[in-house]
Amino acid sequence: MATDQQYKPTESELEILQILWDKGNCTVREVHEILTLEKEAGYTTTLKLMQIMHEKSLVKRDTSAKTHIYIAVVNQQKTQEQLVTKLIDNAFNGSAARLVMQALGNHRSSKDEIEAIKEYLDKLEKQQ
Amino acid sequence: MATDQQYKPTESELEILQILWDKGNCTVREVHEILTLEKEAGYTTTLKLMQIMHEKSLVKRDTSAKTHIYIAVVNQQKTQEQLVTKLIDNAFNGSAARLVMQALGNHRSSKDEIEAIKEYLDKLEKQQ
DNA sequence: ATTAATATACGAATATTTTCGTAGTACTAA
DNA sequence: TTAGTACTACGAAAATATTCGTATATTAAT
Repeated sequence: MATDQQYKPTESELEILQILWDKGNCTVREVHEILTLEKEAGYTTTLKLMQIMHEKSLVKRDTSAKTHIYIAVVNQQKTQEQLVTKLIDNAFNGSAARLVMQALGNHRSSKDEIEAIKEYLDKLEKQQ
Repeated sequence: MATDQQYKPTESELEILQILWDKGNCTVREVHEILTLEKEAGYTTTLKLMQIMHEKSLVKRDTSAKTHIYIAVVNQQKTQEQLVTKLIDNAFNGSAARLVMQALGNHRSSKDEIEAIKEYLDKLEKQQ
C-alpha cells in the first residue's frame, strides 16, 4: 500500500498548484502576478519553478503559441489527501480527530460550514 | 500580527519533536531508536539533528551528565496550530472546513472520536 | 593500564530547493 | 530596420536540509 502514489510537491510548487487549480489555465505571467501579491519573487524564478514542475509532470503545458499555457496535472483532491495524511502522521500522532479539532478551534468557520461538517459526520457514522 | 511567532521546524525536526512531546525527556539514543523503527538513519545523523535543534532553541538539554537529556522547548499545540494554518492556507484555499472533511473522509475515526468532534462543534456554534 | 563500548562535537559532503542572471528569440511600434 | 518589450531556456549561485565520517572524551570491565 503505497502512501505516495504521486510526487510530493515542494512548498513553492504547492503555491503554484493552488493558483492553477483555482484558475485552470494560466500563463507564467498570470501565476507570477498572483504569487507576487503575497511575496517578492523575480519573474524568472516563477518561470523556472514552473518549468521544473513540468519536468516532474506536476503540470502540462501548451507550447503552441509563444506564450505557454500551463495546466495542473496532479489532482487537487489527491494532493490534499496526501498532505493531510502526512500532517496527521507527522504532527498529530496519527489522530485525524485531533487535527480536526485543532483546525476548527483556530479558524473561524461559518454556521453553514459547521452544519455541513455535522452532516458529514452523521453520514460517516451511518457507514460504520 | 505575526503568523510565525516561532521557528518553523523542518520535517526531520518535527519527527523528533513528536517523540519528545510524547516521551518527555529523552537521550539521543532513545530518540534514535524510535526513529529507526520507521526509517533508516545513522546515529550521528540523529545526534546532529538534535544538536541543530538545540542551536535553534527548539529543544533544551541537560548536559550535566555524559549522556545528555533533551526536552522539547517549542509548544506542541502552537506548533500544530502553525502547521495546520499553513496547510489550510497553502492547500485548502483558506477553508478550514474543507481540510476537516478531507481529514475525516480518509482517516478512520472511531465512533467516540466522531462524537467528541460533534460535541465540539456544538460548543463552537453556541459561541458564535 | 588496556580495551571496548558509548557519548559528544563538528566539519564537510550530499541532496534538495529556491533564486536569478544572461542569452537568445519573437513580436510590435516607431 | 531598429529599438523596446515580453517571452523561454538554461546554467549556476545561494540557501536549506540531511547525512555521515572522524576525532575525542568518558565510562566500565578485564
